Amino acid sequence: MTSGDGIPELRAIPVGGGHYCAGCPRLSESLWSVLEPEHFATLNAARQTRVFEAGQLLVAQGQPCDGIHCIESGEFALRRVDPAGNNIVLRLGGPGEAVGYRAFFSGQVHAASVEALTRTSSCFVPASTLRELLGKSTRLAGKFLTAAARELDEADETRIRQVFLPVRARFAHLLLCLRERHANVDSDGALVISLPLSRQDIAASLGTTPETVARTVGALQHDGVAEFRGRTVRVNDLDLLLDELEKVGLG
Amino acid sequence: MTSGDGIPELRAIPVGGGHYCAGCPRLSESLWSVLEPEHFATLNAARQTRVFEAGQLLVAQGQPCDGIHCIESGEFALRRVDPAGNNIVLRLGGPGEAVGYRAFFSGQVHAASVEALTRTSSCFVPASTLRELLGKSTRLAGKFLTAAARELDEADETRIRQVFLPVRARFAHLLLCLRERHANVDSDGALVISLPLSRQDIAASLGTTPETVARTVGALQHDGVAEFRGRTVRVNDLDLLLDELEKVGLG
DNA sequence: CGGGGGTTTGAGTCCGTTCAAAATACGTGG
DNA sequence: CCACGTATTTTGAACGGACTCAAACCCCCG
Repeated sequence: MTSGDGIPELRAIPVGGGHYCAGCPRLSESLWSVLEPEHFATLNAARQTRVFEAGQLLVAQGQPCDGIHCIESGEFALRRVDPAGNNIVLRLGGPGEAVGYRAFFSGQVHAASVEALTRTSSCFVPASTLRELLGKSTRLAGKFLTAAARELDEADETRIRQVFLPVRARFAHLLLCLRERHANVDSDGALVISLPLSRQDIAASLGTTPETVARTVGALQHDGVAEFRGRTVRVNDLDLLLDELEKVGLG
Repeated sequence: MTSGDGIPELRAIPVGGGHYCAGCPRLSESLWSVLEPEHFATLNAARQTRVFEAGQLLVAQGQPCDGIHCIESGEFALRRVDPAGNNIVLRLGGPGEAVGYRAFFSGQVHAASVEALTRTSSCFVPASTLRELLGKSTRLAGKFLTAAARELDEADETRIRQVFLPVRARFAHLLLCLRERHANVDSDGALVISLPLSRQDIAASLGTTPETVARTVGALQHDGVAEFRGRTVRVNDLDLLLDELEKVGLG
């Protein structure tokens, strides 16, 4: 499971304005939805849109926190590499989510990297601005608290799956999660998921090795649950995928 | 790993006043340390001290959140039981920590139980009071955010240990954690840890089975790392215990 | 003294890992 | 656009850690 793959370089591409939080397409679902109109001036003056290509880091593990990102579009992976070179993907995320806020609040360096899996556009808010806004709006703090609490619940659930479910079921669960944002429907009406992850990253997400992922892919295919071609997965019968989880005791 | 052990009943023992947050022995390290003097009146009017015997629940999984607890003394385990009856201890904690706040912020029922491992005394603050205080003090919200961020980091690290370390190393890590609050020194100068956990709970903490714990205890003993007698562990040479972690690639 | 839960021990099995090699995909320069 | 070199993925074989199931043991308590 030790994989000494290179860390993609940190490189931000700032993009000129014309994009304001108060008019953000995702504003109503975002953290900032609770801000008073007068605070938007502060936010808009400091925020900037950044675009990252697949593989680039929005946040680099080990670096101090200089601000947070809200994902406007694109997918990301929260990845952590330990001193021994072990590589694990802690979670995946997408549009509407905030990242990098953990280090902001804990006062420590980033414990994990946030890596763009696809071309990703984010709204970056500097730490000083965030601090200012948090001092003025208790409701904004509440938003972050809700997000943190949910993330904590998610983390625990992932750990439980890690402990109690075999790789095959964890893989099925991952596919079902990815279905939400990466599924299309075939001309035949079959579900088609295009994975935003390499096999290595799938392994790192499941807490296993690429070899085991390959074998699991083979087994799932052999059992008619899904067909894999590169990063494309065809699921003919969703129930079969769901069965993989029920079979091992998860509704 | 499925263990259908009974859930200890939820029973609180309210204890009469005489104990005020502003004079709490742990105030300076607590969440409430940032409150303005005028807010303590609100807090003191609503808070209550509760005492739980070992095995009782401060918080019951599946119940809505009616407030939070700050631990004044005693040890607790955050335990979660899934539909299949699997039982896992997500984390251990002690004095100074707040519990039950996750459900408060996420707005969902408690995802896990908080169980007293020893006689535990807590300061209970009703949800309505907490809500009121949070609306008035942005610094209080900041305290919770810091706590949540730290807990999130901890959760990730635990998951990493789960994935990359064998049971033996995870056990060594647990002993080193328990050392902080449960260690004494022998008449011979040896480190003695009295475990606040049954073997079953050790297993649930490590994400393994009681059988494997028993075997690991035997192995550790055989290799001269520690001597076990019931819930008492004697560690002659701390370095040997630390080696168990370095051996597998964790500093 | 006789349950009864918790703990330990034993034997066998399986899932997932490791290590090694082959096959495939991929990006790059000619 | 094709050929080449590299990285990723797949396959194979063997090993090993941890699990399961079962029985014995032990300790605490009634």
